[in-house]
Amino acid sequence: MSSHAPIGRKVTLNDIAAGCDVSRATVSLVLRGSPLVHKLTRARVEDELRRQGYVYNRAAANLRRRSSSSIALILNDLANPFFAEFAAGVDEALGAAGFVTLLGCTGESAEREQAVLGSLLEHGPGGIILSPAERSNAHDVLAVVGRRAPLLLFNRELGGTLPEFAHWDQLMLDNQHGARLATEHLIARGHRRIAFFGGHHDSSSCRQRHAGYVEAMHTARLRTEPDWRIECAPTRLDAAHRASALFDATHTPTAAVCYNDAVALGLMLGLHQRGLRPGQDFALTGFDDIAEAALGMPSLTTLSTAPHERGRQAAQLVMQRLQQPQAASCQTIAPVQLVVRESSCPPPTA
Amino acid sequence: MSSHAPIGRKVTLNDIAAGCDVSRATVSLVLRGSPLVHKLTRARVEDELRRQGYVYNRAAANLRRRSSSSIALILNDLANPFFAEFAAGVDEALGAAGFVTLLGCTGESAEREQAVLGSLLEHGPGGIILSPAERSNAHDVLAVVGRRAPLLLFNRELGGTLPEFAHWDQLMLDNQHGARLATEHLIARGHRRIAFFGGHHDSSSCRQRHAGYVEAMHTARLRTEPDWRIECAPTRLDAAHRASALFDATHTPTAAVCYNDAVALGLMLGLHQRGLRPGQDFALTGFDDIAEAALGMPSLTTLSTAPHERGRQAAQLVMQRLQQPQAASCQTIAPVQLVVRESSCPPPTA
DNA sequence: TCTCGCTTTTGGAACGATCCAGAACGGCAC
DNA sequence: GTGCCGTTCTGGATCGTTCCAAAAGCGAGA
Repeated sequence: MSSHAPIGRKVTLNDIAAGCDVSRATVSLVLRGSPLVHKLTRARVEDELRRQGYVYNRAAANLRRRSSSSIALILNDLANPFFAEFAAGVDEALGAAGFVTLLGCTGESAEREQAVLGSLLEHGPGGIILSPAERSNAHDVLAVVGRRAPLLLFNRELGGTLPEFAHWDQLMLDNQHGARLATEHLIARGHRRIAFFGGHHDSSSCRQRHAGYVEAMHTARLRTEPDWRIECAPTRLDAAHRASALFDATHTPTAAVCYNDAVALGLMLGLHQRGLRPGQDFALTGFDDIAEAALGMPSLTTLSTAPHERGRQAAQLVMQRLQQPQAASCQTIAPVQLVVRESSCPPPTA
Repeated sequence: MSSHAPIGRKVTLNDIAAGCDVSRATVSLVLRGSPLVHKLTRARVEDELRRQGYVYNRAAANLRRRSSSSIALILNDLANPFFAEFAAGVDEALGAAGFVTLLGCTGESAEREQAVLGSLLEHGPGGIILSPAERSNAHDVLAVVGRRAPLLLFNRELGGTLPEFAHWDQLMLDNQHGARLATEHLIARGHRRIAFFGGHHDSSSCRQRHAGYVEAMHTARLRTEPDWRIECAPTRLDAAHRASALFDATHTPTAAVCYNDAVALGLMLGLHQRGLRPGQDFALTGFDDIAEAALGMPSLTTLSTAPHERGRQAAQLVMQRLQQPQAASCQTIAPVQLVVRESSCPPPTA
């Protein structure tokens, strides 16, 4: 009753050819819409394809054509909405172009990244979109990827630059500029003691955002205390735990530029638990503009990165590279935009 | 300088065989760890594999073996953290077992679902995990999938049951029981006028949750007004917009059982905008226990579904089916657990 | 009828792996 | 030397497609 019938032998080109009395080659031409086949023949073949329920075997075709119809997407953290939306954008654009997305998650582990890269490469992707794990480095990635597929680096740079590095395309966010904008905004609001909260110094994007913060502070002739640089994992949970570190400083800050939205939302919670009202007693900004940012209480001032759109862009860049393997490698820096909301209040004393 | 060198011809079994003077067949045996090859031969071959930087071509192997090493994962909405975490769980378990995840997003469109299914099938996945779009129906899915791969239905049932339906495995959440628990909890807190907020009646999971709510209300001999059933898309944004509908009712409710966490968080925002404090002036519950639920202000009482774990489970179920294609189809209902937090306060008048 | 040129069709060799039947080898007993 | 056995290795066919060179079909003009 509920047992599965045996999966019947797959229908192949030969079956179709036999079914309507033409050669395998002709059926193949029909499938690919060649103008060489006669109208009537085409119609007969197409009927037969439908009748037998034929499904194209792309793997076999790719083998013969030495082509590929898939792109590997390797992410450090799918649970982060920023990457989830990015992935949705990648898949949308790839799917529209007839490519299929091979997914791989690394969970911020460089070892898993190696394993995942190796495994996905065996499936012969035409290209790779890689958002590297925090400790990932160029040498190891090069060792496993080599010249087997073009690579697009997203969001973070890799540690340990190599000569071959120039062969990889890059799609980065304008981290330094964005953090600078956020910091300038807080300064304009009247803050003088501003912390930089969250992220690890291992990550290039974090270093860049920190640099933007420092740049803005120095330009405004404001000091930056070592106490005002608080590291934590780029997750809500860890940020909430580390919130208290802000108030261990000798000069306690009145505002914080956060590494990203996840960290900022976590910090809000941490402040809340200390009896402080974010957006009233303490100002903060995020980075990424994930969906929750607009809906938080208070809503979060942040830098919009349009992750879905970045995903589509990444897909475009990889497909472009497939068409022109010899073109010079490109380094794209996506602009970010300051979105002012409630969390970036003036300091309470002002 | 920064131009790409031509991607060299791929290293194949033949190259390795020639390189260490054995036959192609022997190299193949080495790759698969066969005990038939002599220890010394094995060592020589393995050296050569490393020396030439060989990468296994799984597509070619699968073609000959008529096997598959991939599973298709088709989701209605990756931007929802519930599904993103589910996807991470699926990928984790599949990756550990040597499978690769073929990703496809449908964006709640049944047409896209058809297209995505068709496209992914051409890559010959060994199985399919499908979280259907809202309007998806069994007939259309059967027409494109047929017997070409075993299918696991996740989270939602399909409209329009068919005789062949029994061939598909299912992994569902215990929606009715969960919603009942949430409703009973609110009743125990002292609420009498409770609404059911969000979701569409098209979705089987929504109907089940609503049924659980009705069950609890009737068991407690409480009335349910038609005004207290407010539909909206299962997203934060739409829920926020529809919040006011709660107060159009003749008897305004003091609490709401929400379709899921996204809706509940959106409703919180909507309440906030009306000057009501969720968790103080109005009680609500969610469903899913996504990461934000614990961190909200107030934190959200909800039903824990452990999406990451559900993902791993889904992967296990599909792989199990691959090993035993003939076994009876299984319908798994994953338990859910009530997590009481701040949002489910007693009614203000109590 | 024969040849030319154009359209349409075709057989067989790839692609890179696996499978299978049997070969080569060495040792050991007769 | 011969037969037998177990271990180790191998050539060729095969999976489902594409490519290519060449064949077949067909009017028209000589």
